[in-house]
Amino acid sequence: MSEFDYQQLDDIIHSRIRLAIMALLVSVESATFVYIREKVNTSDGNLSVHIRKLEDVNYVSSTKKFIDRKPVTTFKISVLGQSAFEEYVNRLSDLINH
Amino acid sequence: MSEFDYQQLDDIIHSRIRLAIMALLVSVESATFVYIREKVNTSDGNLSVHIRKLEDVNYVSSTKKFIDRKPVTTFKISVLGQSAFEEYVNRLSDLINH
DNA sequence: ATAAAGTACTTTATATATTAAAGTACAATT
DNA sequence: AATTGTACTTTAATATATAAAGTACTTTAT
Repeated sequence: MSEFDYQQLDDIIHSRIRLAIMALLVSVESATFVYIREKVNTSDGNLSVHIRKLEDVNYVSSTKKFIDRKPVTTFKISVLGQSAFEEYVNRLSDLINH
Repeated sequence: MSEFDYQQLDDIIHSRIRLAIMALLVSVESATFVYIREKVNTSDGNLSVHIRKLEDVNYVSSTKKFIDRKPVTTFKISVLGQSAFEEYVNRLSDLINH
């Protein structure tokens, strides 16, 4: 197994936007859709599509409720997501520092 | 400018395969097509397409010659490529370690 | 009360990128 | 001379990312 094998990097995480979402989510208890959208500086559509992918593989979970009569979706990284992120960072580090 | 802004990451470099190519090339004086193909564990077609993109933006240069009557293409990271890579790594580090 | 503007998303369409397959131009081997 | 192999490049298929449009409201202004 070569030290420069790009396939070692989890390609669900390795997308600029999803990487930013994951980096944000590992650093907080939970975050709302709007908060994430602002922090990663993207559009509603992009965030919706990409965070869905993270949910599909169970790296992230969501809960929906109403606050002040308005819909609020809150996201949280899962245990699986945390370890996938750690593994990703380790592989990235291997690649860059060879 | 938010600390989780994914657009800070150079998207020419941020592709698993191109990142691996760049990481390899910053660590050597130069490398042949075949050597890179083996180290990053990819197909000829993939390597050809992706390294061309790195050449197109002048992150990498190539020289072609014949060795033992066979074509050999050698690649080398440019000064621009080196600084783009460093900048990429710094932004990545900002994102991950926030 | 109604219309216009705003919020919090989701869905769909379009553009772009990645990967796989096929092709070119040889050299070496059988 | 035909087959196999090497070193790529090009084209085509597939997947991904982004932008645009849509839904279901709520709030504010008229």
